[in-house]
Amino acid sequence: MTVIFSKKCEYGMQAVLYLAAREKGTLVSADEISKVLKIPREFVSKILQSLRESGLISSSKGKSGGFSLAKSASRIKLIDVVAAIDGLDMFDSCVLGFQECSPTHPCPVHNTWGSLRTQTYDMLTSETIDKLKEKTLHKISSL
Amino acid sequence: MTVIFSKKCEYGMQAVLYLAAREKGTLVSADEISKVLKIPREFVSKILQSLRESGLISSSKGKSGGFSLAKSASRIKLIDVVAAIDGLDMFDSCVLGFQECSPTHPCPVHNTWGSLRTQTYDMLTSETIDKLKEKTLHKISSL
DNA sequence: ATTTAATCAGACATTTTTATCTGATTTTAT
DNA sequence: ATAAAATCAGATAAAAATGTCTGATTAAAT
Repeated sequence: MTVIFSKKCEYGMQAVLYLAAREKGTLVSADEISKVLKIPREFVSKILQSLRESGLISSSKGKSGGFSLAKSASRIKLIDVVAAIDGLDMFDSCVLGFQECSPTHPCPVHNTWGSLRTQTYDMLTSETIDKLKEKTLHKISSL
Repeated sequence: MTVIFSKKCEYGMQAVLYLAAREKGTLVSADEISKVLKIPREFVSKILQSLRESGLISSSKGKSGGFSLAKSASRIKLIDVVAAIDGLDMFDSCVLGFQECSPTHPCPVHNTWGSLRTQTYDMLTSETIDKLKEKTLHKISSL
């Protein structure tokens, strides 16, 4: 199967966007996120825990507890989620899997892929979560 | 882990490029491919078998048998290998993992990713294996 | 003919990813 | 105080990807 990001990472990005789409300061439960985004409850729960450990989101325990962004949505980017979950290795590796792929020993698509990789990186860094979330609201409102 | 193509697919592309780099008509053993490309022997053997079933390469059994391209390198593209091994799903799926991601219900990076996906597709279709192999020769000669 | 070196087929094993379970702890609301 | 609803931690399970093994078959070389 061909994939860009792991399921964990996809779900993590969706969850962070969802948290941003909710009022600032509001606590959102793993259960709600699970239902809205259709992610297995215990699985998204684990992902949220790891994002908390990474410092991207924060949580409070107990009844009416839940999760919220750890900082302003204007200071979080998708790349932060990718870095926290999948890591940034893909932005430094050969698309054909050659181990020594470098400017002096490039693979046949080295330059093309280099450009695409950079553009992908830009996609994840150019806009912050608060801008991106606007474009996600229609998905969320259709609960 | 973040990945574009599966290991199978990466190895498959490398193997096809290697076959193209060898003289036309020459039979290359799985053992040689394994050693040169540093891919586990039995694993690459399976990949070669599946590429044969897909019709991209052909094989002959018995002593001094081996593999060769099933047709001219000028008629094979990397996308053919991807299609045979990983399939083309990635060129029709949401990078954030949203199930219903469409022009009418786009994810926040829908258009950007759409463009990148197209460019990636182009990278795999614009040149044939015989052109690409030239750029791989330096890797192979350093055995 | 026999040996040798290769593919082939299918089962098996390991590792990683994805997902679930169990129970403990925390906090709010009654 | 007690019940309810949430996170948390760690073990477990299931599925998919990656890798290995065994033996059969084939065909060239001796």
